[in-house]
Amino acid sequence: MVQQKDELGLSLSLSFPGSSSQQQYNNINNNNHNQMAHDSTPLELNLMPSNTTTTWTHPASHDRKMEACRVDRRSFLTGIDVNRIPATTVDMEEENGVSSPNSTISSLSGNKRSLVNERSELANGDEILEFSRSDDEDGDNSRKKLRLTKDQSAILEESFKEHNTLNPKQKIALAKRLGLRPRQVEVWFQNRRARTKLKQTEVDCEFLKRCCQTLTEENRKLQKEVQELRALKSSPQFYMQMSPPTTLTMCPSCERVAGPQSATTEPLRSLPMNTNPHRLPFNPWASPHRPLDALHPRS
DNA sequence: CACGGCGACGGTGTTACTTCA
DNA sequence: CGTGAAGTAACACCGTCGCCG
Repeated sequence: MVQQKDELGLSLSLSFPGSSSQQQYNNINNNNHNQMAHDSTPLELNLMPSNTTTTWTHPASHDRKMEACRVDRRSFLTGIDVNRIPATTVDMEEENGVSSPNSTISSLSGNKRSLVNERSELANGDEILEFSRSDDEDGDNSRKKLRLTKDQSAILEESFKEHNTLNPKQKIALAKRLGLRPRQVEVWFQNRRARTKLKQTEVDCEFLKRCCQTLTEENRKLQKEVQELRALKSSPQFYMQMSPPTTLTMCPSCERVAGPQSATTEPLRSLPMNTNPHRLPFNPWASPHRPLDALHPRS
């Protein structure tokens, strides 16, 4: 469901051994409570197509079934302090198993869409209930800054570790436990996901930088080696006296490079060339199993 | 005063469902 | 009655605002 902008369908994946490359924020929405890549398990990038993500059983259908019921109940929602949890309304939501950012209940200062809905729907009740940003907020500042307590943050973190998205019931239960509005819990989770992702991106970036450096260094060494070998080859007396040859060879079976500097291949030197399978110069086109043959069937 | 952290919001995309011609 | 288009609701993510330590 979540089609975010990882968007070309792929994101890079660089996993260290032992890490689960599938366990990332691209599949955070699974209802089986996949745990997000935490800060303690860095350097994971996902290669999974991002559009394959699924959310927990989409509550939308269930929500909508409850919608009619909820609309009627909205006539009760007057005079609610935005920064104080309306216990009765939470109970109502809990009863329905419903919460949404756009509902009147969970988003008193919600977005435009919800505001439009609220205005139109609330007018259907016994009394006209109009919410607007200036109406439902008690005055001075449009954005009251509420600092969560340490306990609240700890509980939220704990919950986030368990599952980084919440279904409506979980959200309401958590909100009730924390004494917050469901919308606040929801926003906290949204922000937490965003920050986790940002942090992960930074870690990934750092890792890629290091990879790049390593590869550059490796490349430099190989270039140097090639230069040396070329120089050696162009020098006739060295070339003729070479025994064994100093060119790199690769065993076609194990694909290990046998080079003169390689400690792992050092014992091979003592073997006569014709009896040492590792001395065979690797020629993929001479292989009896040329993989590309299958692509070019002979007529 | 500047700055970073973070709660909150608006915009937008996607999906599922409903309504209607 | 079946079907496709349009409308609606819910949710997620992203970028940003702005309060506060």
